[in-house]
Amino acid sequence: MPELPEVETIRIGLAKLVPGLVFARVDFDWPKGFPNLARDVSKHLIGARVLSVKRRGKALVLELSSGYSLVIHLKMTGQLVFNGGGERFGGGHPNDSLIGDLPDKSTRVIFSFKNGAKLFFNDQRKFGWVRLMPSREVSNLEFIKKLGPEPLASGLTAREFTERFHRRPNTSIKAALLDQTVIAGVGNIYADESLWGARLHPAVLVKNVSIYKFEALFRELKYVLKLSIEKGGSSDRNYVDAEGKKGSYLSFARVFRREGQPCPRCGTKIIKIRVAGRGTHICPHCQRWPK
DNA sequence: CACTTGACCTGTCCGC
DNA sequence: TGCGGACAGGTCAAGT
Repeated sequence: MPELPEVETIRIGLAKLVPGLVFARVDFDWPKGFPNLARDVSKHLIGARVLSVKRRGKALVLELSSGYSLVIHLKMTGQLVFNGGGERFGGGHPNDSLIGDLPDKSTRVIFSFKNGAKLFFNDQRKFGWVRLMPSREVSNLEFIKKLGPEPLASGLTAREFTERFHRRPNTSIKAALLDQTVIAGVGNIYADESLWGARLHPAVLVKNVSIYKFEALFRELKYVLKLSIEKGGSSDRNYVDAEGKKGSYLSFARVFRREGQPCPRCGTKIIKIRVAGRGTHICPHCQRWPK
């Protein structure tokens, strides 16, 4: 689901809405996704104030005044939707929102604040999770420690970007792009979009990708991620932002979910293949197998 | 070790 | 209309 631009869009929305709010209660019905929530809620969550909302890769971190943090991963179908109190979602335009009244049958956790506002964690497929843990231990989480650099970090150079990929020389460039320990935050949509931008076939092995292609890939990846954040992310079916609104990146997508349509560069019909176990969209003319 | 595949879940869509 | 199978934005554990 949500990849870097979608999680970042949610983070920006929540950062405007929740800092300063105090937790009053938490309701959840699916212990498997929230292993330690029940045990620690009364001591470290109730009565705590939200200090900040941060993102690392595809994970969100809400830092609390209790010294604890909520770490949240939305996986494929997770949503975090805020309701300031009483009003319907969608800003008066029902078609802007995929969400009707909450809670609904995909609601897994309801965070209620002292002022009456609520934050709903919805997740149709139940892959997502929420953890409550001491803030200073967040950076020691195994998956956080292993995460690659943020692709949009100002200090990241094309050279460092390229070197990260060479940790996986014998895998396909697409599998490496999707590997969160190589570069953080890239998922299926922006992998396909950036590979098209760089005219790279997704199944080419990392060791056979030239330094010039890596430079192009780095540039194109940053371009699609920034553009998507500007557009509020991509909404296929489930994704909505903190206010329940869809993002519009997919109407700008060049190949993703566009099989059968003409390549915007050369007009060749876009095809869908399978690479790294994932549905993969390419222009067979622009993204030819290298000789 | 490096890499790929299946499993985790629910819902939807497509072909018969 | 019903039913089976494939597939969906992610990530692990298990398999080769």
